[in-house]
Amino acid sequence: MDSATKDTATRILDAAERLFVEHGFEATSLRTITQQAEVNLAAVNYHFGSKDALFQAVLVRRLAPLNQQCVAELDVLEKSGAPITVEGVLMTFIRPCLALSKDPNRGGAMFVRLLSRTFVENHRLIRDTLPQQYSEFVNRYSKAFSRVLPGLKLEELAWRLHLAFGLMFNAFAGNDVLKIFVKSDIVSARDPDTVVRHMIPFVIAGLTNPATQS
Amino acid sequence: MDSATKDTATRILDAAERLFVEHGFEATSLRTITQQAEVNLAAVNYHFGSKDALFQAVLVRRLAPLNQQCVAELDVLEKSGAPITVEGVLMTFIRPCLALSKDPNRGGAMFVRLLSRTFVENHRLIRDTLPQQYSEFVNRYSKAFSRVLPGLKLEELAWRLHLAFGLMFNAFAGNDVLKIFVKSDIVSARDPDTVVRHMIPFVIAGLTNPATQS
DNA sequence: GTCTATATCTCGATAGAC
DNA sequence: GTCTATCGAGATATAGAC
Repeated sequence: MDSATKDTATRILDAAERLFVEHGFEATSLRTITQQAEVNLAAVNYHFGSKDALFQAVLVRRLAPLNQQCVAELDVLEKSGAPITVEGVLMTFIRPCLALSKDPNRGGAMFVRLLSRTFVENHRLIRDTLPQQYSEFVNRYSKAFSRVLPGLKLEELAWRLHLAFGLMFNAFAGNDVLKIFVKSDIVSARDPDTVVRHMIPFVIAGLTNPATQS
Repeated sequence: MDSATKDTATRILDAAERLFVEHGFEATSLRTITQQAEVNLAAVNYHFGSKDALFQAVLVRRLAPLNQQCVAELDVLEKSGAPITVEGVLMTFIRPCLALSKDPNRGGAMFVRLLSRTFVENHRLIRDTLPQQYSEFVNRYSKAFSRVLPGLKLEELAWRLHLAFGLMFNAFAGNDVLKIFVKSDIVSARDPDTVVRHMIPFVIAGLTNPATQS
């Protein structure tokens, strides 16, 4: 669908998604959003009610289907009868993220970065409202990983998942700024396939690492 | 030194450090900073010139000594004659961060989280001005890690450092929000010793992982 | 150096015509 | 549903007395 033919609400969502990812929620004004969306300033409050509500709408538009896909992939994996591995469970999360990253009209790619950024920014909308809506996601992955990482104490498992998901969200965010720690031209942190290719073995190594600290 | 006896500029820096870490740069107003610092609103512009300049001052106050400590630790390690390991190099970075995290008047702990948050937020002041000032840091760690990870191609090494430093900054940031992926009460992501204890084996496993993707 | 007072601007949100 | 016009709040920054 061409940009000009999308309805007003969608145009606002697309522009907001892009701008929130680039500059963050607080630094993005409704005026900038409506200019880029080529709609009237008042349209935001007409369609969404407030800036906070717009942000929530931007998130749930893609988060709900993403959540469903992850759970569906877990269902397939667990009912397949095939042996389940750490990589297998990991890929049920990475594959939907990757599919979104490769969305041909680029909206999905924006969203993966926005989701990552929103998590690291610890925004109140993520902190207060979204967790309870996705308890199924949390429960399913907690169980799935405890099954493929059976040797770990509960606390140790929790820490490894904390670090692993933090790493993956951070990697998907693709911040160029981390390049200052490496030779700047080598790492192209924005190509999702490349990110995932390097991310997977790193995360698996961390998750399956036999060493446990005293 | 008691808080009340600190001079105005220091009180402003302390309050700004604390508030930037909690709410981010954009969402923190000079009014809030000066109220918490118990100084006059105009004092910020008198002492620092602008909000951007204040932010830069907050960063360089601690970043310059931190940078020096890391380089000094690398010097000691490399001149000791003892065998150099991945963990050894890693600890030259982690130890100064940890020392700062345990700053008794809590300013340092704030700063480590602020630094982490600023990196993941990809703020323009980090992106544009700071990298060139700390090229020594980058060069030294690039060389040190390539020495202890000799089997890796340059690109592979760059990716692993990208992921490793991203992970460490993210872990030091201690965002509660990642706890939604684990049982919420188990992980106390704010205690720096606990963070580091779980972080180190995870990072080492990722860095030294023999698997390389095609 | 520290204060009051204020200039100037931009923000989110809304009223009301069409 | 879409527009213009604007409100009131809050932002950064500064002028000028002390």
